[in-house]
Amino acid sequence: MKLKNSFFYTLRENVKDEDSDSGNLLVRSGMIKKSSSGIYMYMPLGYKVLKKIEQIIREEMNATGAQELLMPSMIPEEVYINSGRRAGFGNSMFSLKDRFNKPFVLGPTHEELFLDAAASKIRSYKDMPFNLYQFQNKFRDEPRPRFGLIRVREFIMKDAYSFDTDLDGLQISYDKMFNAYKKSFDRMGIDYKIVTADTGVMGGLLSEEFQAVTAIGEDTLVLCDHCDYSSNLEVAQCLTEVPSSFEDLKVMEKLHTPNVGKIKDLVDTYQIPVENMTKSMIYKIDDEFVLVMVRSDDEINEVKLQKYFKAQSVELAENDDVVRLTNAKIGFAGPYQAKIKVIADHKVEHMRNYLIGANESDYHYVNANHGRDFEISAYTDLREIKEGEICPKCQKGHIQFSKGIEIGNTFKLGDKYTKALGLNYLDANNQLQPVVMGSYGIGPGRCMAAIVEQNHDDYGIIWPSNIAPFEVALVIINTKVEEQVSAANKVYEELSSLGMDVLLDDRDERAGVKFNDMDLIGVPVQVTFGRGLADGEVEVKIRKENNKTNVKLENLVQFIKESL
RNA sequence: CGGGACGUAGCACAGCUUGGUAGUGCACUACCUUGGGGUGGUAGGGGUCGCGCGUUCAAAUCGCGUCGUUCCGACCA
Repeated sequence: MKLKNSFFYTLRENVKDEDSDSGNLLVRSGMIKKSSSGIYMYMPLGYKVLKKIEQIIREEMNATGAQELLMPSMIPEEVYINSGRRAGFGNSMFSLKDRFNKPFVLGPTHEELFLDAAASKIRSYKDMPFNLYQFQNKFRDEPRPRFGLIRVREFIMKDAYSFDTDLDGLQISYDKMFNAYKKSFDRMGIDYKIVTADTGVMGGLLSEEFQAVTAIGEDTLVLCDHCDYSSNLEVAQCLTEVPSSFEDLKVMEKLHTPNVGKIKDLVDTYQIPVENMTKSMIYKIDDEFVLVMVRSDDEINEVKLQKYFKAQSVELAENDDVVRLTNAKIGFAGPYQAKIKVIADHKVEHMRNYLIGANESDYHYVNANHGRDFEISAYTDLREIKEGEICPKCQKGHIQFSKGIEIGNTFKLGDKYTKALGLNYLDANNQLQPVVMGSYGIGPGRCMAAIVEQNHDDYGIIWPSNIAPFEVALVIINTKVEEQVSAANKVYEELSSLGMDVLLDDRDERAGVKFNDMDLIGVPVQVTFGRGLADGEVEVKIRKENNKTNVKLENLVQFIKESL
């Protein structure tokens, strides 16, 4: 592409309403433009990048034998009502009505439609396995879009769905996709981790996430410094350490703690170690109120709570409800004489003589003990793991945290959807069986953002050459010098004929402007046509190494090939 | 959904307290200048001050409402 007379622009000044490096650089380099909160235009340059990312994924999908198709974005609402997911998505689904008042939604994910498509083919076990995928726009009405392309309301997703007769088949299909994902992200040059995760509204048997490691990630990755354990914080299990000996029970005493409802204040004011305190939170789990106890320095993990109760919704009780259920101000809830079910984290089971809220404003009890002073109906793993803890897998290493952007996710769905929607096949014994599904997603836009997060400097983006909008930029220093113009054009024709993606900066701009623009948009190899031409030389700059080499014109093409 | 902030030219912002001709920088146009890391200059073009209602002789400025954006939290594949 020749820049003069092309649609190309960059912004010199910073944009204010981007809260991430990648969002900022992508906007400033003219790759994307915000249209509305969490809704972006892909401008020509950005669209080129997106297409290159898509093509990598497409090639890896096709290599597994998966077949590409395209689903509609607008879907009758009843499709999601029938699968039971309409309520689960709730307000995060965009909905609209047609002229006859029939309700439609904009698809947030497409299990239902793929299942419908698969039903056209599946009659017997001989019809499987197969795998279908698409690149298509998804719509999710996020409460809070942020970080440029990372959390948006309309985005392209590559979603794939596998159909098998049984779990063994699913395992094979899943592994194929899993490997294709690894290859795709490797080819994009992304630094990523694979973690086990919550299955969320997708449900099913297993979820694994591909997380690009960046400082602005929205997910916390739990990693072991000794073994290969890796998990999303939301599902990371905690090891329970059992003390070697137990203290004798002391007599429970009431402690006047006026206006001291917070753990930190209790520590400061009464010098009680955090290890000898519990905290009690009241949760509304579906329609039931439950008192949840953890040691005071632990945090309750709501995903674990939701799983334990197999609940649809888990939320902290409203202040009014807490006051009504405890007859006390916020901050004084406890298990003693509680009127609701009490459950506790494993760690609490091994505590003795600890502090609890008194269910009475401005009072706590010290030296409380379960079994004697009150009953706890169940102990389970409810807390969030912390950095430095012992790894739950190898039980040797220590836990470290890292931040990640979820760029891909694979689910073993099993028969959750096929049972609910009745997609069956006849097996070899002429018995009706539910089809076994997997679903697999990649966000190309998030990949683009993650690559920029991981590859940029003060001057701009540093694209890997297979992702860059252009592999090579040819910069004419002074367009009034015929020698520079003709030499650059000749090289442009030659590289183009070799199938390279070449940019010719033939604008009537100052050299500094062109250099800065090429750095900003991140062209990996930049060739300068300037005064060196008198000696038959041009200057080649490798963006990521930030060095410059003088190269004879006759060696230029070879030099570029070796640099990519 | 709760709390805070902001909305003035394509972008970033000042002006608002104390109401009275709408400004600055970048970008843009023309000419001159310069020509290897965002040249320097001269002259220009571009804004219903988010929208509505109100107060007032007079509203970007004060009040109410509304829409949008954004930050923190809640929620979230």
